Amino acid sequence: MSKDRNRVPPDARPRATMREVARSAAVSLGTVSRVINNKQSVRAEVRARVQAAMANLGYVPDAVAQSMRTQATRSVGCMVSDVSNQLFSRAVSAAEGVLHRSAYTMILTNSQDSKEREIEILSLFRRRRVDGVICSVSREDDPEIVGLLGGLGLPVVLLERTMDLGVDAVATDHRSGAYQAASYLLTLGHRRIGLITVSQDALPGRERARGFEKAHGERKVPVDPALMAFHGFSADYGYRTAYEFLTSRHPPTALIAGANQMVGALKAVRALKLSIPRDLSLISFGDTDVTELFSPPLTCVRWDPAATGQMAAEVLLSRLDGTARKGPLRMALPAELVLRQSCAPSPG
Amino acid sequence: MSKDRNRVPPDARPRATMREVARSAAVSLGTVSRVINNKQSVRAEVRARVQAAMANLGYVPDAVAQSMRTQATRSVGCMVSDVSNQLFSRAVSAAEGVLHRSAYTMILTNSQDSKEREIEILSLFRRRRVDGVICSVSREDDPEIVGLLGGLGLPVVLLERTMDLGVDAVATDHRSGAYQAASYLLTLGHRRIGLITVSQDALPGRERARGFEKAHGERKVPVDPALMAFHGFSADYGYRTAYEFLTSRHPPTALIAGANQMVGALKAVRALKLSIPRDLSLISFGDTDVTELFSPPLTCVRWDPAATGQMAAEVLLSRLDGTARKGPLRMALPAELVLRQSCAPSPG
DNA sequence: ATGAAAGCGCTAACAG
DNA sequence: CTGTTAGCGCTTTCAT
Repeated sequence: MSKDRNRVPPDARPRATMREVARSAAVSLGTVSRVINNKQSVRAEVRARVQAAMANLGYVPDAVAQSMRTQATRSVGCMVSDVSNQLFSRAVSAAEGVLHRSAYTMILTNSQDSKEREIEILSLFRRRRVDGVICSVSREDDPEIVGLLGGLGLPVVLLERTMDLGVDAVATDHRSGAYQAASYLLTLGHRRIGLITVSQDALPGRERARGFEKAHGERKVPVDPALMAFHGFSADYGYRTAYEFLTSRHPPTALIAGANQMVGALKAVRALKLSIPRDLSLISFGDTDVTELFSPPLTCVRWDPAATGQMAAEVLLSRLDGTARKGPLRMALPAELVLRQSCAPSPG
Repeated sequence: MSKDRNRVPPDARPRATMREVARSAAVSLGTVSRVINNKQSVRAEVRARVQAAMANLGYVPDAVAQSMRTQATRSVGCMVSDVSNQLFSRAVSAAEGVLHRSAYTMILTNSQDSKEREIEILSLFRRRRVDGVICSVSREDDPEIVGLLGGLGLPVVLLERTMDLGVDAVATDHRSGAYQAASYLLTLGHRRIGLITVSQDALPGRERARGFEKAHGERKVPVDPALMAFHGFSADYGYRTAYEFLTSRHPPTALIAGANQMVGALKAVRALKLSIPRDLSLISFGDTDVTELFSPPLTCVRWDPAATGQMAAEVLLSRLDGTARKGPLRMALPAELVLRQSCAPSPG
């Protein structure tokens, strides 16, 4: 009893139902439903009476009951590894905005890139009967995850991922970004360029490696695998890796790193008292406050995370309302190289 | 017809219901329900049979129907001004983690600090029958918002906000943070300190102003209202305000600014070619990559946004399961001053 | 320990 | 144009 006090204020009357509205307005259930859903013909006078009754009773439609009846929840499941990542929070925020405008609700989950959690979350989406899913899985080739996504039997839009599943995907053109960055450094004469980026199990890491290799290939500059690091997302990983690179026997003269990892790399640079760009040229994947405010300001590959989220939501909505074109969509958003002051010709 | 192809894969059988499980296991609906909910006594043999049938049919409980029946949705509405704000994304992420562990789902919404959207979102939460709400409203004293929150008739936890509504609140001790920052600068001999922070309509802005004033009061140093700016959250506002302060007739010798606004302030500092800390001492509210990596590293007031989110979720859960103590909880999390190299004795 | 039956609040035929 | 009715899939008495 007393426990309930804190859960429901004492003055909380049970919410009004359609039935009460109908009685109060002296009409039938069906008519109330028609008014709620702006359906067909209801005489203006009756409509007004019903609306008055609703206002009077403080009636609010029960979305649960509506979903129960219509089999649609107007909710979208969103799964990312962690919203506290700038990259994701901007995409998620933009996606939420788009969905909200179309009266869809977003269920947000963090997978922490754990397969176990991903499986659990996908099953959660299923239990909750979400109408669609926007997600960024940790590994694109995991058969269990692929199976679960496909088994959902509803529209799925991948964010910065792709899969051979006939599913829509929205991603940045990281290959082009990496290609531009590497080409620029090669043009400056650099021959040993370090690359610190994310796992090869997902599109951004793979595409960046491809673009990086392509730029080297075109100039017939060999890529040293020892200078490519793909095994961590964190600033801490960036620190350790950059430190190792820079203290190795054949250190790179330039470094390309993800914005997150760059934070760590910059600490390594500071710890080693290197001067940028004299001792080392630097390019960041992703433009952040840090890249802009560091001394010197960092040259970077810039793209728009919010645009990916917005696009993902729009693609999903187009599936949901059936206006999408037939096959799976694969959208690539551009990345550009922003020249600042962290790169110089190779000393060699 | 063909439109449906993209919505539901052709092989998507309608999902199995309890009824089919019951038939397949040759038991009644009630028994299946008992198995699903781990209820009371069901003979082990029967339980196994039912579980086998569920697995066999790929049965997944329908959360919508469960909510319909139990009147609980196990979902929590979360409203912040914008998740793409670091501050909020960390809190939201932590809150989601806690809720998820207790099998609650988070519905995420961005209000953009627009009253109109806030009203709409609160009514959305009501329609969706969320079991509880975590939110950070734009104005704590808006009677309409207060009324709506109270009228929800369910547990609400305010994030970095307070209200006279008998509602729980979790916030950082910004007053202490600002007090420490201002005291430190005053001790260094500064007599004109600029303060750039957020609106006085919400707790963080108000508390920071109080702490700032208290530090001055204790030392009988007058506060110049012209050096207090409360009207923007953005980096851009930080830039404009800092620029004005620093080019005014009586410029401050020190500046305290929110992390967001500090990004702009640093650009102003750069544009004016000021040397830190020689020409100006700087303290940031909030520790970010920028504060740490700027040259020189910035002294800052540090707190833990994730802890606020986690705490808010825990408080909400304790309400939801009735274990919370009677009155409204008001939790204050600590803020500490982190000394780095952006402050020096006042030249005066 | 299990079964039968009554709805939760709503929408969508179908009648009239 | 409006009323009646049959469930959506589940939980929960109440019997047995």
